[in-house]
Amino acid sequence: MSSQPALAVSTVIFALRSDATGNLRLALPLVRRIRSPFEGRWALPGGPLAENESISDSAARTLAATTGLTPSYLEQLYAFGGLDRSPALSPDDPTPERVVSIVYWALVGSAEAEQTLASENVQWFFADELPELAFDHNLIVEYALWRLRNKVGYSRVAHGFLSERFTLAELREVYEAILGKQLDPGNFRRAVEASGAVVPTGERLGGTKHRPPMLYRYNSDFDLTDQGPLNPNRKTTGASA
Amino acid sequence: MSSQPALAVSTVIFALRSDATGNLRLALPLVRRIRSPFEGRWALPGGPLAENESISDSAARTLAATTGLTPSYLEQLYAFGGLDRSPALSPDDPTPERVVSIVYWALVGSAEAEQTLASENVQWFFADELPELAFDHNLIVEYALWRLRNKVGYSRVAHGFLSERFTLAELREVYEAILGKQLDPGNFRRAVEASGAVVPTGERLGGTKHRPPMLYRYNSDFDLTDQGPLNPNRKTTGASA
DNA sequence: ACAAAAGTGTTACTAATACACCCATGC
DNA sequence: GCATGGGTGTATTAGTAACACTTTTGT
Repeated sequence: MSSQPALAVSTVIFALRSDATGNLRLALPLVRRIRSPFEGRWALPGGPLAENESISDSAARTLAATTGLTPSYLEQLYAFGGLDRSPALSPDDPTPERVVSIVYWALVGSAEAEQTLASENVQWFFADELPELAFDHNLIVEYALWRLRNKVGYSRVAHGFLSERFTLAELREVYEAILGKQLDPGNFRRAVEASGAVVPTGERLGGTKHRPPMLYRYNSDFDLTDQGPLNPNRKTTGASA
Repeated sequence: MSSQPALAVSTVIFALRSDATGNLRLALPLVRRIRSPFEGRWALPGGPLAENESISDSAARTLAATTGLTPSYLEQLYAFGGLDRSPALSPDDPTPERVVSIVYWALVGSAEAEQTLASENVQWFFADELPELAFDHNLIVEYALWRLRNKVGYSRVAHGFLSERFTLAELREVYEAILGKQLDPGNFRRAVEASGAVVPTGERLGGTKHRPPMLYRYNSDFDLTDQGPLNPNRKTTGASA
């Protein structure tokens, strides 16, 4: 048996959190490394793949251990396996340990995420204000952000940040936070309604100082994800004729 | 050191090959398994990740070993790591060996692919006429096909099947083979030209029994791929405003 | 001249966008 | 009443698709 690289699973966990000015912004929890290499640096939560769990289970377990939350969305991002991902441990031991990381990305509800406690070794950062991370983790987060933004074809992924019932304005705010730009309320409403991804509950949300908005819920018999090669709910987009 | 799953790299290799009626169709090479489990069944080419190679190098090496060719496109597909991917080896040994497979997909030029020899244990199959494969490889191929078809946003990937200079009719044939439907020649020409992905060489292709078509080449200062989290040539698509 | 594919033009239709305006509630 | 966001209507624009037509070669 030849010596194979170690196998680890890490997760980029996204939530929306309000900043000081009350704006919703993308944020993610990071853990502080307590050993070499990169001791003291912030890094993505993760760990070795256990013997009796699937890769996605491992990602979910890491997520729960870090935040105490259950993901509302979880998808594989990429497997990183370059030879130069880890530096030598010390001048005495110039051979770095080879690690192949299978990275997932996840969404957790904003309501839940607001309540998670920061500890000395776990802390939330806004996605556009990250420090310099350990290993190639800055690159990984950047790629995860790109995937998240791309995957926001109306109403598949965004509801992962919301609770079961939500207004279209809340949904739009999620899109705006993810895409980093304003969306037209009227056009947004029509696009979402036309997609059929969302169904009106009878109820309206009261307590606002304006016309009470309708509450919607996600249409569950809609394919909510293509989380990789799972269910055959995929649709080929096709080119022009 | 806990016992970790073995790490393997497999590759779905696509080429275009003419069938009996002269039509171009998607095809891929498979290798026959010579040991349990699934002895005798066809499977994706691959093997264990070697100590001193990156994952993509391993995929390219497998590809060369199987077909003798160099890929014109190579991209990571997915990491498969479920617990139930491999059946028990025998009733005496009911514990299946756990394997995590990192799968790549690749394109090779059609001209080169036509010349590769079939041997008893390596054979090309048309993508829509696959036998029942070993492990979960049917699922994997299906997913790779879906990715290929999706990735055909005009002129990024299709030229991987062509030689350096090609006519727009040849390029269109590639699209038609990938998508499995006819495309309008006029609209196709306009779309490709507008994308800027292709530039006319001065030359025309002679020897046809009709008006000689212009030869084009791929525009090299165009981002030809987003092969995962590599170069920052990615573009966010964004939603409506 | 004819066939056959290259290459161009035009029209109809559909989706994207901008923005004006009415509606229902709290104060 | 007024302010505020919810919700609807609509005109303009841009992109897609269908298909007719002209051009250039070989035979």
